Parts: sequence; structure tokens; C-alpha cells
Amino acid sequence: MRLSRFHLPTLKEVPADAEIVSHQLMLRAGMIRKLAAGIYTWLPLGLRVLRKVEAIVREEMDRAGALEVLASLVVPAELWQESGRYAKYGPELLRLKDRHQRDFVLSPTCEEVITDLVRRDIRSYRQLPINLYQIQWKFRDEIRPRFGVMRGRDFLMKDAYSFHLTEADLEREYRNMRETYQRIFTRLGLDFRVVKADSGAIGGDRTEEFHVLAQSGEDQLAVSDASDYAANLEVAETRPPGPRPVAKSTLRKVETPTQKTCEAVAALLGVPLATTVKLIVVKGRDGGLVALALRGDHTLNAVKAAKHPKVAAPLALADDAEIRAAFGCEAGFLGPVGDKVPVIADHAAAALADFVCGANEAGFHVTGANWGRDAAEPERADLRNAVDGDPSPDGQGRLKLVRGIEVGHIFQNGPLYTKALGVTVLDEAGKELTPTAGCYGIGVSRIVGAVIEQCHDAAGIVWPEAIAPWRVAICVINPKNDARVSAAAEELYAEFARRGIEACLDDRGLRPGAMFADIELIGIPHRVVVSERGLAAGTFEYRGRRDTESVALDRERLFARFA
RNA sequence: CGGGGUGUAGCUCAGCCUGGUAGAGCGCUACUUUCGGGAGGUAGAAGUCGGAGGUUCGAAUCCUCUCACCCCGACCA
Repeated sequence: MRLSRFHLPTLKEVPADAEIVSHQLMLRAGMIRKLAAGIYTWLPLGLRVLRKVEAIVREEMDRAGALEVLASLVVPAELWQESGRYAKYGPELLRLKDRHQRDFVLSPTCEEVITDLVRRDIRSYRQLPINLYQIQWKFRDEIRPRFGVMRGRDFLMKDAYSFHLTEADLEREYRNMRETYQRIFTRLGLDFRVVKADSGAIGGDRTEEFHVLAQSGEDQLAVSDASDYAANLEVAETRPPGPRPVAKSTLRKVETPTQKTCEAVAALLGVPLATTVKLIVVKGRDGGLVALALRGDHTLNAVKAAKHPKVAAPLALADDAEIRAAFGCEAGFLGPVGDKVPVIADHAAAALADFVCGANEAGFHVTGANWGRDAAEPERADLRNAVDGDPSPDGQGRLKLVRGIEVGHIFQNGPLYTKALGVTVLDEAGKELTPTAGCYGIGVSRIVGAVIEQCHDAAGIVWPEAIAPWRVAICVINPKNDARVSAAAEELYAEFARRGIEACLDDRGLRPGAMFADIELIGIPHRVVVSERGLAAGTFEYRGRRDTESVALDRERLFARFA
């Protein structure tokens, strides 16, 4: 590509509304432009990269035996009503009507569409297993789109759906996809982790996420420092600590007129935060209230709590009136003493003796409280978020909390959708069978942002070779002074083409400083400078994007670098 | 949805408090001198001041409404 004929609107200044580095660099490099909140137009440079990511994903999916299809972004609401997700999905699902007032949705995922496709065309066990995928734009009406293409409202996703006769075959394909994803992210040059995850809105049992490690990631991950254990904080298990010490203190009421948090009470009394217990009152599955007890220095894990059989899902906090009715005081002075409502204690809270908690009386807490004496022995569960330094659940090493960007997610959702949509096939015996299914997503457009988060420096983007817009940039210095310079550059450009190496020729006639700055900003891995000076010496000037110095190479040695 | 903030040239922003001829830097166009790390000079194009209504002799500026965009907030007891 000749840059003189390419649309490359680079910016020197950072657009005001871009917060994170990938968003800033994508705007500055002229890869994307914003159209509306969370909606972007991909410019030629950005699209080149996006297409490369897409191509790698497609290649590996094909290699894994999946079959590509393409479904519309616009889906009849009926299908979503049939699966039950029309009612379940929140306002993130964009609903719209056509001119005949028929209801449609903009697809955020395609379980229904593909399952419907299978229901229509797959009749026999002989047609299974099958894995259908597409690479298609999706739409999610995010509450708060941000971070450019990392959390946009429309996004390019690879989504695959597999259908099987048996759970064992689903497990086989799940592993196949897991390996495929590892190949894809490795080819993309990313530092990633496979983590245990919650299945969330899609539903299902076995599920893992693929995360690119980056400070700007929106998800917290707990990873072991001594094994390959890694889990999304939402599901990272915590282990019960050792046995509870014996009670030594007696229960004593203390005045805490304005201290409504464990932090404030601990500070007032001069005791460690980890000796306090807080209650979080939530709605129970049976309609009553349930109190969740946590150590003061821990935070509630809503995903874990909502999975507890006595807790209403989704998690719903009790309101002020309910708390007042049950405890006789406002939130801020609650405690398990007196057993106002059934208590489920996190393992760490349950292991405390002589703890501090609310007195269930405005303005008072108690010290020296003990389970089984001042409060009923509570039911125990894992309810808290893991913290840095917790022992790893697999018994090896300690957990460290890091941040990640979710770029892939694989699920075994079983017969969830096939049953809802009434998919059946005939088995060998002529008997009707409901297939079991899996689904597998990759955020293609998000990957572009995630790569930049991992691969950039002060000058701009540093593309991994696999997805760089071009592998090499040929920079021409002062071509007007000497016709031989541009002739040599043209010849070099033609030679790269002959060798099948993607090159761009910077023939824009910019001054060298501006030209180099642009080429570095857009992250081209290799740069070759053609100048009078070099021609006289019979060399070209080569510099890798991460190098700090250039080297003079003759033609042969230059091309050897691209072998 | 709640709280906060911002809308003025393609980009980054000043001007608004205290109403009175629309501004700067970068970018863009032309010419010119330059020519190896975002050059200098000269000349120039470019804004319904987000929109509507109101107050006023007069509104970018004050008031009301509205739209768009950004940030913060969903774990507390």
C-alpha cells in the first residue's frame, strides 16, 4: 500500500474522551472514529487489523472442524420469547419494531437463532455432532459503554454453537474449543490466562473464560503463584481457615454513636478490622430475610451468595424498612447476636471468636461475641471475595489478584436451549433425543483493543507481527532531491510484494520526523529507510519497532531479516 | 437510574462569573525558505458558540426546557 493513497488521519493530540491507552492510540492512529456512545466506525487502518484477527480466528475454527454460517443481526422477538430470554434479559437487549409493529431484537448472542436452525435441519443422530460458528456484529445496549472498542455497544464477535448426542461428546468438543482458543490467543501474541468463570446470563454448567492480562482490565482474577489455578474473582473459592479458637471474652455492649461501618468501629475500639463481623441482609429464596455474615475486612461475593439455596437469585438486598422490622434498628448496627434472622456465615467469619459486631440497637456494637453462645451456630458457606494472599483452592501456593480483559468464553450449556426450543433428533433406535449443546465466544473487536493494552510504548502501538496492518514500512527521505531515491524505494516495495511480505510505502513526502512518528504510532513492526545517504553507501537503514538504534544493511542482509 | 461535569473551527481548549464586533495552538490551503525525529515565514479558508424558548436595545455569556457526550456510583451495615 502506498500511504499517499491511504486514508491515515493520525492525531497529535489525545482526544478528550479517551481514557485508556488503547482507546487513545486507536483514535490517534486513525483506526477508529466514534459515531455515537459505544459505537465506532472502523477506518482503513483499523479494519486491516480487525480483519487479520478475524482471519486467525476463522482459520483456527475451520481447522478445529467448525462450520461457518452467517446470521442476521436482527432477530424476531418470538425466538427469544420461546427460550424465555426475552423476559429474562434486561435493558441490554435492544428491542425494536418493524413497520408492521412486529417485535425484533438486535442480537447480543445467537443461541436461539442457531438452535432454531438446527431444529429445522438436523433430524438424525448421523448429522451430529456439529459445530456452527459465525463472525458477526452483535449489539448490547450497555449501561455504560467505555474504553473504546473494549466495551462498545456494537462489537464483532465470533460465536460458535455445538450440538451433541452425549455429554461425553460435548466434553470432547469443549476441550477441542479450549485448545483452539489457546492456539488462537497464542498466535495473536497475547499474554493470557484460562480462568474458571461464572456462566452468567447464558446459563450452563462448565465454563471458562480467556483473559488477556492488563492493568486496565475490567475483571479481577485470582491466580495462584505456584500452580496454574486461575479463576475470575466472581467464582474464586476460598478455603475455610483452621478451627475456631476458644472463647475467652464475655459479651459487652459498647457505645458507637456514629460508627456505622466495621472500619469506623474497629478504629474507635482500636481493634483489627479482621476481628469484626458485619451482616449483609438479603432476601431469601423463601421470601423471608437471610443475613450473610462476613469478616469486616472481607467483601461479599454476590455471585456466590446468589447460588446459595437459601438466598434469592438474583441477589436482592433487604430495604431499610425490612431491616428495621426484623432487627429493630437501622443498618449500621446489625449483628448476629440475638438471632433476629437466619444467618449464613462466611467460613472466615464463622471461624472468629470474641468478635465485634452490631448490637442490633442504634448507636451500639458488642465486643467479645461468640458463635454458639451469643448467637446461634451459623450455617457456613463460601460467601466472600478472595483477597491477595489467600491460599490457592488447589492447595498449591497463594492467590494473587490481577486484572484481565475477557476476550473469550467457553460454555457447556447442556440441553438448556435445545430443550427450550424443542430440538430433537432420532437416534439409532428411532427414538427421539434432545441434543446437548455448548457455546463458545471470542470478542474479535475487543481483542484489537486488548492487544494494544499489552503492546504499546510511549511512541504508540507495537503490533505483534501476526496482526500488524503491514509487516514493514518503507520510508523515503527527501525523494524530490534525487530521483534515484524514490526509484530505489519503489524497487524495494516491489521486491517485498514479490516475496509476499506485506509492506507499506510511505511516499507521502512528509519530513522525516513526522513520517517516523506516524509509522511508530501505527505500530509497524519493521521500518526500512531509503535515503541518498544510504544509497551512496549501498545500504538501507533497518530498525525494528522495539529497537532504539537503526542498522545499515545491504539488500541481501535486509531481506534476510524477513526470511 | 441517581450524582457530577462538558458541549465554542477538523483536534485540544480559552472566552461565560461581570451581556456589547468570535479567539489561540495544532491541523488544513497557497506561496516561500527549509529538508534525518512532529521546521520557519507570509497569506488564507474554516464556527447556525449542541438545539428550542425566554429575559434584554443587545445573549456564546443570564433563565427555562431539551438533546448529545464524558466521569463517578450496584456490596454497604
